[in-house]
Amino acid sequence: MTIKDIARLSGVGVSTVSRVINNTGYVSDDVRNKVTSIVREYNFTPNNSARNLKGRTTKNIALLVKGITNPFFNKMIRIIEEKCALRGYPVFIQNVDAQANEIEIAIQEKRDRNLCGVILLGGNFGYSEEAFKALGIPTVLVTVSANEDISKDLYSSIKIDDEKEAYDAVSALIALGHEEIGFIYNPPGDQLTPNRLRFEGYKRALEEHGIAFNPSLVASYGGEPLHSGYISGFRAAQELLGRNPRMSAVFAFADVLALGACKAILSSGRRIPDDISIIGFDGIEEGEFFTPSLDTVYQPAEEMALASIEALFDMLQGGGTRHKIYNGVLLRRGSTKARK
Amino acid sequence: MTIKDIARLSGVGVSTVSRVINNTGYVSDDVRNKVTSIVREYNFTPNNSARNLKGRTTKNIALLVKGITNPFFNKMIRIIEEKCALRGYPVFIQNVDAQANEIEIAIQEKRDRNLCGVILLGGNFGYSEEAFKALGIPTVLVTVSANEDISKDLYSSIKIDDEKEAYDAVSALIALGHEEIGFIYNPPGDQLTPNRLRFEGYKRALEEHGIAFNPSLVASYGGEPLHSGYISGFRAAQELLGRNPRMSAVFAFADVLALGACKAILSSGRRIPDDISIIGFDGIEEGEFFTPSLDTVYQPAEEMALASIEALFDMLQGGGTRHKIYNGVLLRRGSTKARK
DNA sequence: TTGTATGCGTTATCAG
DNA sequence: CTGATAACGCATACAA
Repeated sequence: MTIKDIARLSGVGVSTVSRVINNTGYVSDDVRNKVTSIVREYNFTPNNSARNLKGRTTKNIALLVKGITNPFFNKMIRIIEEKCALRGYPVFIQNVDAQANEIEIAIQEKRDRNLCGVILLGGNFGYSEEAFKALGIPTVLVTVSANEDISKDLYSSIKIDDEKEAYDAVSALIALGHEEIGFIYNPPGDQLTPNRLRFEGYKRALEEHGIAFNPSLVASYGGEPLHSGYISGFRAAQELLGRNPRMSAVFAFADVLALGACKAILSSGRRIPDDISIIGFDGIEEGEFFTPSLDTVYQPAEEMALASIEALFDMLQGGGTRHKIYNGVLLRRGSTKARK
Repeated sequence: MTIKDIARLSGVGVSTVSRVINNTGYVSDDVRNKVTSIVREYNFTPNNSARNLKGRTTKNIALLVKGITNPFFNKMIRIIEEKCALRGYPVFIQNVDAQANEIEIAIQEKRDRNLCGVILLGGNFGYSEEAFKALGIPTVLVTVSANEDISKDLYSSIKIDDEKEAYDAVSALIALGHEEIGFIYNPPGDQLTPNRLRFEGYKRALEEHGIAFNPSLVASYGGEPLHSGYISGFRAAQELLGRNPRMSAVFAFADVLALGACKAILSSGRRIPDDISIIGFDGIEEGEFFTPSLDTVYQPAEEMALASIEALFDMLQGGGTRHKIYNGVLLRRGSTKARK
């Protein structure tokens, strides 16, 4: 079924059908009704490939999520989708996996779907000016940003200060008297990620409080690709516990890791927070429902999601870029305690 | 940048460029090298809209997920993506929201991306023959199926028997002496979903064991659209507890609801399983890490994901459809107990 | 081995 | 108001 068939069936020209479908230009009511009924009868929908080929402007927004199964992105995805839909902009949510280059995918998607804008959820700090220029449509980075040497006019960004928040969290543990503080994180890649920044914050906190950095207190686990954060955290915590009998606190790069770690700690017969204090990062909903509820560096996900939409629509209307850094909140819910 | 520009820049014809890019037909090494270097220099990628318009066959698979933020789908998504990629088939993961018609989205995607196959994760049992025929490419339904009156040759399906599994779970609670058994589920829509089938199973179990169905023991909570299952379960459980002081057990349609319910139960001062027994459904990873670990009807998600891929590739190679019904496993992990 | 010409389904331009 | 017709970027049949 093509527009040509519809034209033949309705006894009009193709351009008339096009006009009816797109509600553009003058069409007599008679003709309009006839065409509309044929379109409905045959359940015709225009071929987007052909449409996009013509380069018409759309209201299509792509939401590219680096690891769509990450629970932290959960609520943000829902909010972004809902709010964009409300404004009449369909959003194409798509996963981009760990190794993939999200900007390249965005460029591809822009062509495939004739996007008007892109929101990147997660990723790294390594985007280049050329990449943004090649993309060439309003782009919002969420939870990450680009390096300082990249022009701020090329993109908007919404994030927290990962290094500082991690620093604060670890400092809080130190203030409770902890010194042997484990760190659980994802296996480091070659890119600058929030992962790495939080690690920097961990190290700076130790350093500034006169505690020597001890590599055996750091663990990551990502051997098997299909592993979730829960199991990775579980395994990493087991390693840490085995290697460091005097460890009294753990800071995890993400809540899912922390929750997995909790299970390992509890399974080993230790208590939380009496024997081991633990702080996670992100503030995912699950952390509240676990027992004990998890202390965590809460990222204001709802606000960040809303801000990213605002930023995008601003840019869409010709406004400038914006770069907002939110404050995290250290939620104390019962998984930390002063050292015995 | 188009194939024409590349042709001009390399001093060859467009078809030669096309041949180089697609590795098809004979091209001299000289020319190939020249074209390749130009392509790389200008970072050229072919326009997929144009490609698809030509109707060439692809290896594109769409994975349409009904509610991509549902944790139960988490592992299945990861597996399907990984295994397809391994076989050289890129998979486009896309969310389809509650109200949307997944088959129509699939049809649209098929055209936009020239899909060779589709996997539908979640959804309902209401697909029509016409829909499958209009889609016209190998289609696998996971966790749902189509009505009995639809030809089984039009699609493959991988699922469990929701009604039976729910029946078994509730029967297990009854065997433990429970009679006032609450049921927590999602607000019912107008479609036949696993949700509804599990409700049927709940009712049948009561009936066959001589327990009268009591509507006040049923609760759903879905008022605010952005709510996650956790909070919905939490609120629903609060309602149930308020209305039914003698309720001694709860069966939840999904683990996320069950985990939210657990929090409500524990917060009210009741103990699990001593005061209230609870069974969830799905067997998501989180349930294992909560305290207490959640009893649940485990769906063999990995096997089902693998089976769906097998089914799809079979169909892709001209094989027939297959319809597999897996058995759930009632995992007993400590959230149920005989009634006091 | 390579280039030219055609058509995929739409939209836009233009002449009726 | 309406209908030809020319693009859009690419792949392919065909000619060279």
